[in-house]
Amino acid sequence: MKKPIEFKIEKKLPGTLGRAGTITTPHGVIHTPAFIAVGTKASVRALTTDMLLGLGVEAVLANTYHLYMQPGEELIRKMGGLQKMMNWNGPTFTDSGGFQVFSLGAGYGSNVSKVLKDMTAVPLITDAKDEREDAKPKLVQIDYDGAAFKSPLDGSIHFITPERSMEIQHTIGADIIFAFDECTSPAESRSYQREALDRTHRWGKRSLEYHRSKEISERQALFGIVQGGRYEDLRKESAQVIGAMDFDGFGIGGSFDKEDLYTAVKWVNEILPEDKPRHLLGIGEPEDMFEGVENGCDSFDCVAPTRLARHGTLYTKTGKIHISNAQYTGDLGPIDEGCLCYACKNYSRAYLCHLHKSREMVGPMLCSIHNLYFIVNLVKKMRETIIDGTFMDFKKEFLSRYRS
RNA sequence: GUGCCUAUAGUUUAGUGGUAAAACUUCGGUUUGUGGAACCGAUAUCCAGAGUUCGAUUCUCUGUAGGCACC
Repeated sequence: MKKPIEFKIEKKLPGTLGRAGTITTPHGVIHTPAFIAVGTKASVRALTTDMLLGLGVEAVLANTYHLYMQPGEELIRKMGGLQKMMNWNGPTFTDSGGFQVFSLGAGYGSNVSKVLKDMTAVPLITDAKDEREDAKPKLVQIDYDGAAFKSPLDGSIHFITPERSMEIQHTIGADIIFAFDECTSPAESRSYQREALDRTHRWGKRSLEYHRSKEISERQALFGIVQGGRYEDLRKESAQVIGAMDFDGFGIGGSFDKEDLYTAVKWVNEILPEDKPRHLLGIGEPEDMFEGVENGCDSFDCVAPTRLARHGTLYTKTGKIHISNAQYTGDLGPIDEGCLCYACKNYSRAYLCHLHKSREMVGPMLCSIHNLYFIVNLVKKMRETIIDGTFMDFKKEFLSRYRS
């Protein structure tokens, strides 16, 4: 059977799980480690695909749940699928909707998202059930077969099973698609993690079987997703179970406590087959990606660079800045000294501060260009330094400045 | 010139005989497989003077400023 993607390791990072390589897809090559831009609704917010190319973005990740809800499968088919409709000719990914089982379910209306800063968060499901008075009504109900989503657009109920997620992802047509899974909060009890993990494994198997039964699996790669919360045994078991299935690659999922993120990734990547690519789902802060790369992750996606940009927070080599802060109102320097992005080469902090305050539309655009350029090129540099053997020096130097 | 109305945060407005509220602005912060160009917090104020009253931002008078109407 013809393989949809080919993964090659070019160079390993000695003494670690890290590696640099390439993923060849039907729509082009991804040089790994790579940062994949998030374009949830078939659009990287505020940016055109020409801008993405100009930044050095190699691949885009869209979302099954969002595209299914709007504009829906029929229109996507009519517009010719993801690549065609968004005019992006490079590689694409779609997330399965599994994250929305969490973000619109247990996590909905809470302050728990991808990475927790401390463990003060309460369990969202196990102990309190739906009795918390401050809880917003959930938009998701989970059962054995799948998850029922209530559309925020019109209140209609949609039942997504692993098979449905595959079907929708086949219609969307990304090069790399993900198995349907359940992301959990790290604050959830062990028994709930156990239960959710079994579900993720069952759903993974069903996703794979359904996908393999279709001819399209020769053109679209399917990645299985590892879960297990913060428990070492569950994480390892998940890596074993999912790693043994015939997926084309793997995603590492979950909502993490900051402390657990790196260890969890290491536990998992020590077990997953070395010859297949591994994507760390939803992670994208610089410190986290250094650890992810060192611990064997090949790609990342994250809303942070674009979301932060829209809200006026910008990455610089010496840490993040808030462009709307008073100190930048008359600052004629670029966002980040020495940065070669379009925004830094042509505009001042003072101008971007003005755009942000006056809510001009090019503000989010220029800020998104900068942040994405910063993150994409940071990961690109990690790749280059793995290849030329200076990764550890680069990491040390970058982080000491970034944290200063 | 006469009459009437108005005066509360930087702005636009609530409100009360026991020293005041909101929105926006301003100033900070948060944001990790995008529900949310979103959210959280902070600063800051009763036009001036006199009177009534235990107590006036509130009631009365005068002044000042603005608006409206009439001459």
